Formats: sequence, C-alpha cells, structure tokens
Amino acid sequence: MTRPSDSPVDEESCHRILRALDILGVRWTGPILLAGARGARRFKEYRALVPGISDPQLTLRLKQLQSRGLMERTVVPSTPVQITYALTPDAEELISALQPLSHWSERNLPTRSEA
Amino acid sequence: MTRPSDSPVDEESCHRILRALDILGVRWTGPILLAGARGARRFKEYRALVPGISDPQLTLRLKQLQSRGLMERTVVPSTPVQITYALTPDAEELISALQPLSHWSERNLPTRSEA
DNA sequence: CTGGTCACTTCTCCAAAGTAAGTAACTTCG
DNA sequence: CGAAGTTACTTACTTTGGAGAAGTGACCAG
Repeated sequence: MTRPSDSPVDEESCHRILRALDILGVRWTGPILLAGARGARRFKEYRALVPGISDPQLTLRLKQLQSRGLMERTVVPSTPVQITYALTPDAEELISALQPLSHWSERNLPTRSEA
Repeated sequence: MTRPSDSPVDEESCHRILRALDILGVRWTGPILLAGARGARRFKEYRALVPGISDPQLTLRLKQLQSRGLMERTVVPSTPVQITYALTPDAEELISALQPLSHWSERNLPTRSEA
C-alpha cells in the first residue's frame, strides 16, 4: 500500500484536514476569505470580489464565518454607519496554509493564460 | 491595508488558490481524495471511508475526479471483474499541499478529544 | 436455482441556493 | 422640505442539487 510516514495519510492528519475542509468545502467560504485577504471590508466590496454570489448567500456565509471565529464584524459609528468585515488572525493563518495550493495549481492547472 | 508581499494576497496567487478550491470546494471531493490517500481502491472502500456519501454521489464524484485527472479507473479482469480507483500523482501532490491545513486545524479547531 | 456481492442506475422527495424584490437608515440634490 | 440614491441587509418564490431507497446486470457459492 506504500504509506510513507511523512505523508498526510495517517488517521489524525486526515481528520484534521477534513475538519478544515468542512469549512473550506462549504460553498463560497473560500472565495469570501480570499476576498477578505485581498482587502475587502464592506459588504459591497465582498460582493464585488466574489463574482456570482447573491446577497442572501453573502449575508449567510459572513454570519457563519463570524460564528466560526474567522470573520469579525465591526460597526463603525461614522456619519452613515459603516459595517466592516475583517479576517481574524485565525483566518489569515488559514489563508497562509492555502499557499501550497497555489503552487500545486500552477503546476497542475495551467489550462489557459499560463505559460 | 497592510499587505506584506509574502502573503498569498496577490492576484495571481488568489486566482490559483481559487482554481484549486474549485476542485476541493465541490461536495465530497476532499473526503474522497483523502479516502484514496488512506488506501481506498474499490467502490465500497470509498463508500466505507467517506461516511454519509450516497451511491449516486460517489459515482458522480469519482467520474468528475477522473475527468480532472485526479483519479484513475482501472478494470482488473479477475474472476469477478474488479474495478479500482487510484489517485494519480497529481492528486497525491494535491493532498501533500493540504498538509498545512492539518497543522492549522490542530491549532485552531481543538474543540474535542484534543489536548 | 435461490441468495449474495459489486458497481453502478433510476426514482422520488426535500433542502439548499439563485433571483428578484422589498426595507430601514442615512445621505445628497433640487 | 421632499424626491432619489446608497448600504446592508431580509423576505418570498422558483429552480437545482443531493439524500434515500430500491432496482439492475454480471458474476459466484451453496
């Protein structure tokens, strides 16, 4: 079966990866987190950076991310009240952990506009 | 906005991560790939290692993974014909790229049975 | 020849998601 | 002052996707 001990195949690693995928595997959550990483803060900015998402879904996913501790909602009491959604440090770590996916993607999904 | 240049926040990285999440974000694909990494080969083995999945969904997702070049279907002409699904090298690299998620999960999702 | 396994397929039904529209609070414009 | 616009949502309706159960054909054991 060839299972080298450095691969992420052991039970514990698998379960932990699965737990992370429980978050990232939910529709829109990945793109929303990436939008946050790219500087989105306000509702309409997320909507602009996550093409195709609908208002109800954005509302719902932002709430879920808050309850998972990955997004922080802040009400700024400016002249018209502003509401900002910022990634928590946890979420930023999560996005850092996605870095290898970028390299994998570069090697394995060069379909168009690449090399 | 504080965007250090080593973070995965630049456009290209983001798009590549999004491309990878297009695969992993599809329901069941993560767990199925992990099942393959843990040694599943036959249909019923995947079904056993991916709790909750239904037969039609397993059929569908295995087909999609084949068409994306992440699964290889082989028909073994043994006495009763055996059909095996094995991860391609691409898929194994993808799973290696998920390793950091395990560490993130360990730090951030210690909810139960941990520590 | 009845019963069982494997790898599916087909069916029905319910929940999730898309679309469109509405709303409250606040703004600027005339 | 009043009409119109923006923001961050919510609500209602319709469409789609996935779960669950059962069926199928190929093969084999008793």
